[in-house]
Amino acid sequence: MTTSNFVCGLDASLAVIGGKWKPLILFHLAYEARRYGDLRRAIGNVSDKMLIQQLKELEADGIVARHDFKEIPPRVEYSLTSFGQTLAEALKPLCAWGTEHMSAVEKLMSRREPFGSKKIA
Amino acid sequence: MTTSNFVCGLDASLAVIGGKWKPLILFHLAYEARRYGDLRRAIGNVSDKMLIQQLKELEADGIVARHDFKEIPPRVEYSLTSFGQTLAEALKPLCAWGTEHMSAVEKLMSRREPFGSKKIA
DNA sequence: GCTAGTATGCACCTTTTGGTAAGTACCAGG
DNA sequence: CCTGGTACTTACCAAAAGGTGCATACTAGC
Repeated sequence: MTTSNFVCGLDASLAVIGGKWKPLILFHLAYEARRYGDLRRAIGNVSDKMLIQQLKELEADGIVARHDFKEIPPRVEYSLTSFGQTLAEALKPLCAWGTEHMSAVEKLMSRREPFGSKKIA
Repeated sequence: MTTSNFVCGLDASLAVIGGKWKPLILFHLAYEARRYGDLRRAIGNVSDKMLIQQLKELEADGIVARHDFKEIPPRVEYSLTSFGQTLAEALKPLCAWGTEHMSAVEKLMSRREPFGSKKIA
């Protein structure tokens, strides 16, 4: 039903950065502009479809800017917009929190789904 | 299998608050402890299954504490743990960002799915 | 003996999301 | 001419997340 009404700002923020690869994209673009292939290699195990999709959403949301050099072979650079930079700033404490408690969170996540433990026995 | 290894703290944080209702739960528990039914009414359009599920995950993650009064009829209170409070602190700037840009984000989200709000015709 | 209200569990189903594999247009090098 | 590298698209699929509704144990009220 997508009641596009957020009760707290958290919902709005998470709607923007909620994709699987978006935090990583933000993370890598925070330093500098990057070419598409460069970004993909930096992230590592992401497929083209996913990366493009997430980049397009972030672009549509005004977080990242796409600069197409119109060259052959294709050359496209992605960077944070100023709006995206305000988001990156707001994300810093959360990123710090995650870094600080990363090992604890990793343990929790691995316990959440060890292996098929909900099978009919 | 998703290697539970986070490259940046953002991933870890989002793994914890990534549920659909978790931001809301955090939001409501940030002020004070609340009984289950109280919380459900505060959130509004959440189902029992979802709320319980999210609460259990947050509890397993050490973010919220569950206090069962062992009474009949049942009475259970949920509150933030001190760990949960550190998370809430880290979330503040992001929440502020979301609040600040809420109307913009709402527009973006509604454009993402042109169906808007489904009404029973 | 009903129903209501408490907090929660369980089975089933739908929607959303993420992932895989292929194909596009273009040019350089072998 | 075939391969590789660029950036990107598309069709199809699997898995996860979310949602609905009924069931539980217990008491109070009608």
